[in-house]
Amino acid sequence: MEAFHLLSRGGALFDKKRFKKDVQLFDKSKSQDKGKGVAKPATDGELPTELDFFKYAQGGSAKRKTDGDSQHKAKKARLDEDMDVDEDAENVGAPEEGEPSSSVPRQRVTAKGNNVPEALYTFAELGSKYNIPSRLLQNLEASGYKQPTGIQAHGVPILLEHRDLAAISPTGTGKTLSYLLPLFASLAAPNSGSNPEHGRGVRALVLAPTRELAHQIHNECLKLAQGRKWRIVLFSKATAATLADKNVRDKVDIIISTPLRMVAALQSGNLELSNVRHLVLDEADRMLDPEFLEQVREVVAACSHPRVQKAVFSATLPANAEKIAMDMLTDPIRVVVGLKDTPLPLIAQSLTYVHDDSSKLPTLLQYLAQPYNPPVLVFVSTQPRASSLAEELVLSGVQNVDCLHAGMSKKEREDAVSRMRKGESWVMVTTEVMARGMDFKGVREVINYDFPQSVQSYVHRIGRTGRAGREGKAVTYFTDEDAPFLKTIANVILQSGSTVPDWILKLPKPSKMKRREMGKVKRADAVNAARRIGRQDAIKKRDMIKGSQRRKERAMQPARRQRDEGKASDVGEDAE
DNA sequence: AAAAAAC
Repeated sequence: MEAFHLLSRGGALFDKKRFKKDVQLFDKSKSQDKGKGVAKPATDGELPTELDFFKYAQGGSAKRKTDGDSQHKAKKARLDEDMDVDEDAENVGAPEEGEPSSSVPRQRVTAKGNNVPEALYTFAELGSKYNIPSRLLQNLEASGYKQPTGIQAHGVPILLEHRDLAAISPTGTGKTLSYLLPLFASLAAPNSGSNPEHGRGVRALVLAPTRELAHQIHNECLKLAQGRKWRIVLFSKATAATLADKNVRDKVDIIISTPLRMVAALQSGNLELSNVRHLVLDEADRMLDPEFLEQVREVVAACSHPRVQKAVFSATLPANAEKIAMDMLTDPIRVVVGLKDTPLPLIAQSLTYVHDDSSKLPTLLQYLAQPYNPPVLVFVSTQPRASSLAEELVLSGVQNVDCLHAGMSKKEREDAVSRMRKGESWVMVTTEVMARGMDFKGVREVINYDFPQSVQSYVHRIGRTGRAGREGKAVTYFTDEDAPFLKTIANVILQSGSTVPDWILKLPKPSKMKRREMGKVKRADAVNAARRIGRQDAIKKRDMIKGSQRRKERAMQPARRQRDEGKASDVGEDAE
C-alpha cells in the first residue's frame, strides 16, 4: 500500500539514478547499431520556429516523407479542396491581398458576431491599422513570425478592438500568439505605477490548465517582451510571495497562472485582480471542466474591472463548455478555423488492435525496435502506468526514455520538459498533463498506448505532432475493452482525412448501459494493475516482460492484419 | 463516462 502511495506521488518507480547504470549499459551495447534502428532525433534546435512556423501559411516545403501513404495524401488534398470551396461560398475570411499563395490547407474560417472586424493577412497591415508599437513588430519578426495564421489573421483584430472572443482553431496553428500579440499591443507600455490610465496592479491574466503550459506561454511572452521592462510573472508559490510587496504588485503587467494557484493567491489577500483588463482562458474547454470550473469562476469574478476583455481559446469546445464560455463573455465573436473537434489533416492517423493490456508492451517494443522518428510521445491513462511503462522500456533496453506526469516533483517535471526541448528524450511516456498546448517542435509521432477517454483528449494528444504545418503520425492502440469507444474515434480519424478499417465503422453504436459497464471493468482493471505495479519486484517484472514477449507472437498477428486492412480500404465517403 | 490536473 505504501508503495502504491509512493507510486501515485510519482517518480518512485522511474528513478533516473537507479536506472542510470542500466541506461548507460544499454547505450554502450547498442551504440554500434544506433544509426540503423533509430533515426536521428529532431530537436527544437534543428527546426527553429523562424524556419518552420509559417510553412503552414506559405505552402512551403516543410513536408517530410514520413511514410509512403499516398492514399492519405490524396484524401488530404480532397479535403483541402472542399475547405476552400466552403470558404469562398461563405465569403468569410476570403482574403483579397497579402494572402500567401498556398497549396497547403487553407482552412475554412467562420467568424460570427456583431460588427466583426476585418481580418488582416499581414503583420505590417496590423501595424499600420492598429498602430502597434514598432518594437513589438520587431520582436515578432525577430522571433520568426512572418505571416499570420488563420486564427491570428482573424483573432488579432478582434482582440485589438477590445472585443470578447471565443476562438476555436486546430492544434498547432498559433493560438498563443493570437492572444499575446494583442495583449502586448493593448497594454502599450509597461506599467510605471504612475500612469493613471494603467491603474495599479496586474492588467492582464492568462490562465492555463497545467504548469508546463503556463511555463511555455510565459516563454512566448518573453520573446515579445524583448527590449522593454515588462513585468511578466509566471505564477508559482515563490513568485506569488514576491507580490506581498505592494510596490512590486502594483507594477505587474501580465500574470500567467494555473487556476488553483490564482485562487490560493486571492485567498491569501496578497493579490487583487480589479485592475485586470484582459483575461484569457487557454484550453478553455478544459478550464471549464467541472473540476476547474469553480476555481475559474472565482478568478473571473475577481476580475471586476468594468471593461475587462475576456477571450477563450481551444482546438475543441464541446457544446456544454461552449455554453458556459459564451455566458461568461460579453457580446462575443466566435471564430472557428477548420472543423471543430477535428485533428489536422497533416496528422496521419491509424488504429492498432492489441487484444488486451498485456499485449501493448510487446507491440510498443516491436515498434521501437524498428526505425522511428524520435521523439515519440506515448500517452497512458494514469500516473502509475506512466511510471511503470517508462521503467519497463528502460529495462527492455530502449534508449533515452523519459517520463512526465503530475505526480512527479516540480523539478523532475521541469527536467523532463527541458530534456524534451533539447531533443534528449527519444521516448516520452506521459499522461493527460502533456496532452494540451505543449509545443515540442520535433515531435513526429504520437502513440496512444492507452485509448483516449474522449474525442477531445484524442484531438489534443495527437495534436502534439503536426504542428505549424509539419506532418505528423499518430497511432492509437485499442483492445477489446476499448470497443465501445472505437467508433467515435474512428469517425474523427475519418473526418480529418485518414482512413480506418471498414468494419470499425460498421460497429453498432453502444448503448449507454454498455458503456457504463465497460467503464467499471476498466476501472477495476486499473486498480488491479496499480496493485500489481505496487509490488516493486524487478525480477517479477522482467518475467512479465518475457511472458508478454512470448504472447507478442500471437498478438502481433491481428495487429498486422488491422494495419493492412487500414491501408487497403478507403471508406472515407461513408463518413457520418 | 473517467482520469488527470490544479495547491
